Amino acid sequence: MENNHIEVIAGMLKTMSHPIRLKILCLLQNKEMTVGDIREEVKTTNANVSQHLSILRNQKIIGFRKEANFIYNRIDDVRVLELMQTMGKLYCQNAGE
Amino acid sequence: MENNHIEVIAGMLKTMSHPIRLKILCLLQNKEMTVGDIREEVKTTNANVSQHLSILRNQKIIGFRKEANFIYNRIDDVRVLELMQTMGKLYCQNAGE
DNA sequence: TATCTATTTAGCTTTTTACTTTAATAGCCG
DNA sequence: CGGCTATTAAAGTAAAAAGCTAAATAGATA
Repeated sequence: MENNHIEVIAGMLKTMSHPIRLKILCLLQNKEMTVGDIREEVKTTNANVSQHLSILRNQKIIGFRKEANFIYNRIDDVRVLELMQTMGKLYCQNAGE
Repeated sequence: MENNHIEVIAGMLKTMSHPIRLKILCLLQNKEMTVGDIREEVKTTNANVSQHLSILRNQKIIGFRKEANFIYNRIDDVRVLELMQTMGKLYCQNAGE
């Protein structure tokens, strides 16, 4: 792992390392969701969700699709998707804990 | 992924998401190293390396072994080790980028 | 014991981050 | 058009983290 890789990966990890953002990524693993949908699950304000979504968007982790006056968010970065799966396996399905 | 998992994983990601700490974890993937060894590679001060090592230790990601007046650090958390490998594969060896 | 090296601790300053509130934008539908 | 909804943007405050410096500890060796 070279130095510029380190920087890139550290940036991505930092973006993912906030509980709300991580939960959003979890929710988006299987489906698209609007800000309102996400707010329901995460139990915070629309503004807060929107802020976190735009941080995820800046990192190119998620993308969106507009329809009427809803915006449907989805995970765009396949590597992040794979990483989420690995973490799920390591932290949620194994014996220890 | 349930909520307490989210918190645990987010904490771990946050710990890993600092460039110096990520680099330290990289270096420790294959071998043990002392603070001095690490300082050479990371190009900072001993105090700074030591600070980051203790953050990694608090998260139980790394452990150490004392010998004479050197402390040899190593990765203790197997899950983190596996995560590092996955990230290496996704971000360093594949085509896109 | 005195001194060197490796390591840790503590205090301090600066920067970053999170969250809230409030206001603005933009598309739908009566 | 006018009001409704969903969403975003901006600004402010409070809390956390980063990195530096200097000092303290602890073991090894002369």
